[in-house]
Amino acid sequence: MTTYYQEYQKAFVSVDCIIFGFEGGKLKILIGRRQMNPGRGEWSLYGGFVRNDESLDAAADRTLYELTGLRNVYMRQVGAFGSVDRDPGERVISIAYYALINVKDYSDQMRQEHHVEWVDVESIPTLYSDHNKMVRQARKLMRQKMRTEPVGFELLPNLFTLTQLQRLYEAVNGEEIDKRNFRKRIKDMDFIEKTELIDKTGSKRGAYLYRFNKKMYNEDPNFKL
Amino acid sequence: MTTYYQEYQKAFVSVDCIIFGFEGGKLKILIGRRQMNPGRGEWSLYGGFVRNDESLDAAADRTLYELTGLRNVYMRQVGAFGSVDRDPGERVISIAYYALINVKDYSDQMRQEHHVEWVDVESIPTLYSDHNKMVRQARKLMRQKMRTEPVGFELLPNLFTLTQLQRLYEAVNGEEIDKRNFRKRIKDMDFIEKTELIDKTGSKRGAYLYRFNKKMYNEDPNFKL
DNA sequence: CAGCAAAGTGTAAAATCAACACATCCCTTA
DNA sequence: TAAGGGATGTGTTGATTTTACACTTTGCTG
Repeated sequence: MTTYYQEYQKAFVSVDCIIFGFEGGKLKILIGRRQMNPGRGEWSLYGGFVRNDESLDAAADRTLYELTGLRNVYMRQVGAFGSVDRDPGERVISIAYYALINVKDYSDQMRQEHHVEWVDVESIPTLYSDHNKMVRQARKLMRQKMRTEPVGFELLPNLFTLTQLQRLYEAVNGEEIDKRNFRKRIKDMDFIEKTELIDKTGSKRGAYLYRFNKKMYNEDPNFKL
Repeated sequence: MTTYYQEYQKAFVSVDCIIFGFEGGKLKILIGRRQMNPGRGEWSLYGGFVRNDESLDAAADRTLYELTGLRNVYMRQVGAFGSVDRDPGERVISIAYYALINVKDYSDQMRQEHHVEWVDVESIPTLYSDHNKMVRQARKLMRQKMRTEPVGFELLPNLFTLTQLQRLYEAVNGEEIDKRNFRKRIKDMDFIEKTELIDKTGSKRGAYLYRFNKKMYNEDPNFKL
C-alpha cells in the first residue's frame, strides 16, 4: 500500500451508541458500567472501535448487533466527538450514533449478560467522558426527526394503540398533547391504519390497534406530528 | 503514555470545509483543484488533517484560517464520513464542517494563492471522493439552521438592505419569496434594526440599510424565516 | 421631462392550530 | 346484578398564522 500521508498522525476511531427504547410510558436509553480501562466501572454508553475494513455505519451496526443481537435497526449518526482529552488514555475520536429499538425485541437475558440497563432519559446519571453530551445531542436530533418523519414506530410494536403512540410523543417532547387534536392529526395520515384488532391490556374497555403501513407512506410521504 | 487500545487499529482523521459565501444574489462555495495525491487535480473541498493535540473543532478552525486568514468564523459540524474506500490511498475518516463567511472578508489575492474559486451551489462539478455528499448534507443542515437561527447575517456585510437579505434566503431555499410577506416578518423581529443609512449601489432610489443587533437578539431569542 | 428600475407599503381570504367536555364501554366488586 | 372506576373515543369554535396579491414612490438616466 502506498503511504501518502505518513507525515500526519493517526487516531483511534470508535463509535458510541445511544439506544432509545420506549417502555412504561417513558423514553429510555441503554447504558452500562464500563468494562474496560480507562474508566472501568463508570456509567457509559455502549461502544466499540472502528476496524479498518468497515465503514463507520457498519461499525455502528456491528456494535449494536454485538450488544442486542438485532440487525437492520434504525440508526443515524449524531456526529463526531473529538476533544483532545475526551479519552484519558489515548487520542480517540468517537462517532456517536443513535438507534431506535422496540424494547420487546431485546431479550432481558442478553441485556443482563452485557450488564446494561434501561434508564429514563429524564434521569440519566453522569456518564463516562463526553457521553452525556452525546446523549443530549442525540435526543435533540431524534426529537427533530420524530416530528418530520415516521420513525417513532421503530420504538413501538407492530401493532399499537393510539394512546401508546401519543404517550411516546409526549415522552419524546416532554409535554402533554391534547388527545383529540392528536387523533385528528393521525386520521389525516392514511398510512397509519386502523386494524380490527383490539388491545385489552391497557384498559378494560379495550382499544383499537393500529399499524404503520410503510408502502403506503412511501407513495405519499408526508408526515408531521 | 499507557497504551490501552493497542489491539485496535488507528486511522487518519481529517476535516473538510464547505465554505459558503453569498455574492451577486447567488449562494456559493469555495472549491479548488486538489494539490496532493491521491486525486491531484480533481475539484475538491479544502481540508486538512487533524493533529493529535487539537480538537476536531480546532482543526476545522485552523484549516479555515490557513485558507482564508479569518478567525472566529461561524462553523458547524456536518458529520463524519467514513466509507472504507473513500480515500483511495489510506483509511481516512473525514469530519465535514460548514462555514459561513462574508465574501468581502476574503481577499481575492489570498483566494488565488490557494487556487480556490467561488462556485454557485447550483452548479457544483463532480468533486473528489465523497465531497459532493458532504456538500449536500451541509446545505441541508445550513438551510435548516437558517430557518430557525439568525445565522444568515454571517454571509452579509454588517449593513445590508432588506432586498439583499431576501435574495439570500431565496438563494438558500431555492424559491422566490413574496416581498411584502418577507418584510412583514422582518418587522416583527426587533433585533433587525433599521438604520438611517442608505445604500445607493443597488438602486437609483436607494434602500435603507439594516443591521443585526446580536445583544437585542440574545435578550429575546426568537427567530423564524 | 419621460422612462426605468428598484423600494416600499396593506388587506382579505384561507389554512392551521389550540382549547375544550362528555358519552361509551367493559371489567370489578359490593 | 347494579354501581363505580378507568381508559377509549369523538366535534366545534375561536384565535392565530399564512398566503395571495398591485400600485405608488423615488431618483437617476437619456
